[in-house]
Amino acid sequence: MADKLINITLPDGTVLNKPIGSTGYDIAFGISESLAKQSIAVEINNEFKDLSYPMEKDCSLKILKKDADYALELIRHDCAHVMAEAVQALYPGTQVTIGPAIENGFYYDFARDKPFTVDDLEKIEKKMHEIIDEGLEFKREVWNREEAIKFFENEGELYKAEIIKDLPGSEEITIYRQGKWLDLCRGPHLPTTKHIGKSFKLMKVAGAYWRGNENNEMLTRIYGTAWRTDKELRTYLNMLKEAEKRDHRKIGKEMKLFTFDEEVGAGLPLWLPNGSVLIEQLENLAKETENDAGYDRVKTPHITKGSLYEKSGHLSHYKDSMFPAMDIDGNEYYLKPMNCPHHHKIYASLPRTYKELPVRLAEYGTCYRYEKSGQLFGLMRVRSMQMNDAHIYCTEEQFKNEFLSVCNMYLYYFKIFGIEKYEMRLSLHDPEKLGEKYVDEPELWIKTEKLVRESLQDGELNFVEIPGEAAFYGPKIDVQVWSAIGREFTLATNQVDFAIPSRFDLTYIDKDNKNQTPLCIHRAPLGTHERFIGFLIEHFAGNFPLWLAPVQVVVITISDKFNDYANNVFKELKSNGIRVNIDNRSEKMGAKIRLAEINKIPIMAIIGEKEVSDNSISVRRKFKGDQGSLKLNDFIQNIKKEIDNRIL
RNA sequence: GCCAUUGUAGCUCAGUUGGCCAGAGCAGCUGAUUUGUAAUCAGCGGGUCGGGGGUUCGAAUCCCUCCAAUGGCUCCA
Repeated sequence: MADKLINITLPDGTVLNKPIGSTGYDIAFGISESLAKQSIAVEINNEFKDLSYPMEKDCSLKILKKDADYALELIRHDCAHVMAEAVQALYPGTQVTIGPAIENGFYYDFARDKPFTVDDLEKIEKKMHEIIDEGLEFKREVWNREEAIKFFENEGELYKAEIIKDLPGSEEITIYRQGKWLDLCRGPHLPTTKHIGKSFKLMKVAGAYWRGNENNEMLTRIYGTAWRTDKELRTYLNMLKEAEKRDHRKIGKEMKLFTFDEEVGAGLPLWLPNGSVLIEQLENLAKETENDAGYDRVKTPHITKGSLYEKSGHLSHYKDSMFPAMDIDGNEYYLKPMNCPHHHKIYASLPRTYKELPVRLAEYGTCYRYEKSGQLFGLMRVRSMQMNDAHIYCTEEQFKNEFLSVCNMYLYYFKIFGIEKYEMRLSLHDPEKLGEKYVDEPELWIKTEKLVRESLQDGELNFVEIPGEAAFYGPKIDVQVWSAIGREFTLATNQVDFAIPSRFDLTYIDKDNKNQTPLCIHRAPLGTHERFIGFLIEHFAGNFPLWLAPVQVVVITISDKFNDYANNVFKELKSNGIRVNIDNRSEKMGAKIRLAEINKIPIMAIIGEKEVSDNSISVRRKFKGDQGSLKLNDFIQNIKKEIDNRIL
């Protein structure tokens, strides 16, 4: 009896007429034996499947080899399975939960009374090698739902049983076997464990909540990285090493930018003189830019009565992130987590008319937020922060223009700092969480979200929309950036606050002498000093452009015979506002140059006999080396120009 | 906050199964040297081993607790 035939279309358009139930492997083998050997999986009708998946009807077929992008995902996912088998072999009684492929690797979450430690990793890795060497075939099976649940419950795999129970009824329950071990899994997988190769490494252990919910039990997670070849693995590990060198905490220490002190408290950075230079330069930039854009500067206090935060909604929506209240003369006072309420009070302190709108109030205010201890992270997550903050009060007609101007201000800054990789995210509210996570104003949400979207579209800015990420008081644009070592951060933020008008009775008098309510835009293009500087350190690897460099020039003497002239040069530079040091130690020039290079000082002004005789200096640039000599005056003019123009 | 790891001189790190007054390099100080584009030589000083408590004849080393940092989870500028 002849089998029924189906049509299988290959990527080049060839149509093969093959028996029903043919697999990718069969087709590959039909083409060539070596192709069959190299094949690892298939794409059937644009869906990834096992190489052994039987085709039941007409379809398109693409055979994947190890060089396919998807191969990495398979290697990583299979690695996770093998690791789970290894763990259960070595530590009986451990339950498996989930174990996906992730960027650069994979993880698997286990439930075990005693969490794993890094010491366990070596053993597990060794066992994994054994399993891979066995070349076990990954076999897919479709199971009956109820039986599957019963099976896993009997095995004591309660998490797996729970996963199946929560899968939608339409979903097929599939399990994959590798030798005697099996796991609930959607697949697909490589043909055998041998296909995984040995280019993987277990990296670290971590705690992780079951289903990512902090009310659930803590599981123990093992992370690994996996690649096609040892070379790829080495490259990746090397990249991690390089990243460590750029870490802002390391460079911050080396360059004496900031420090933390146990006795001061966690998350409370102390800015050293060098770091304070950075702050000052950023503030100058912001003040200049905001001045040109029509902002007024204001100053507000660090502590405030609780009643103000009740009015603003902070106590009902943001209290967990605030430091606890202090009792002062029977009143509750709080450290301010944001500047908004104060700015609103400044707006409300005077009668406003349509003629003076938009009112733009800017402040580099220090705010304090209670971040849980486990989430503090260098300068990137701190408890005291200085925000490049401002609030813009405008009419509805002015809104789009104002909103767009703020976005363009980000882009202006990004250009100055050479930030090329960023993403604008429009964060929207989640209608189901009105009244709890978000202020309960359904129409206002929809209206302002529309306004924001349209202004971005009008400005032809690229953005993505993210539901459920809005601030409690309104939609926002967050700008994500990636530091040079791949860390992702929300840097700039631009938010609409529509809860304000009703809560704070903010008004203005319109043309018809009627009271109107302004819209409020809350923006922080440079985020906080702490995060922004942390980002900049990694972005520049500490090699700041001249205008930002804590020390811009170091005067280096070749011998102390030239100290008098060098001192004059030093004074001259200093009186021109250049941040300059002098190295007149009784050391060899090479040693002084080396020190300057290590300290990442952009310019060295070297002085010897020749320079003294013709009133010049020999210029050396960090990295670039000897730049020849210049008359002192020309040197100063050149530097000043570079600084004033904030040349990168 | 939760899980794991870590905390020795200003910095980077050694310190074997608990056992002589705790070590090195760099930095610092002093002296010699007077130097032309990434390290001149010599001498010297510097540590309540994160804090507190305990076990022990004896603790940097073992236990408890607190503090801080790191990697994650959760959360976020």
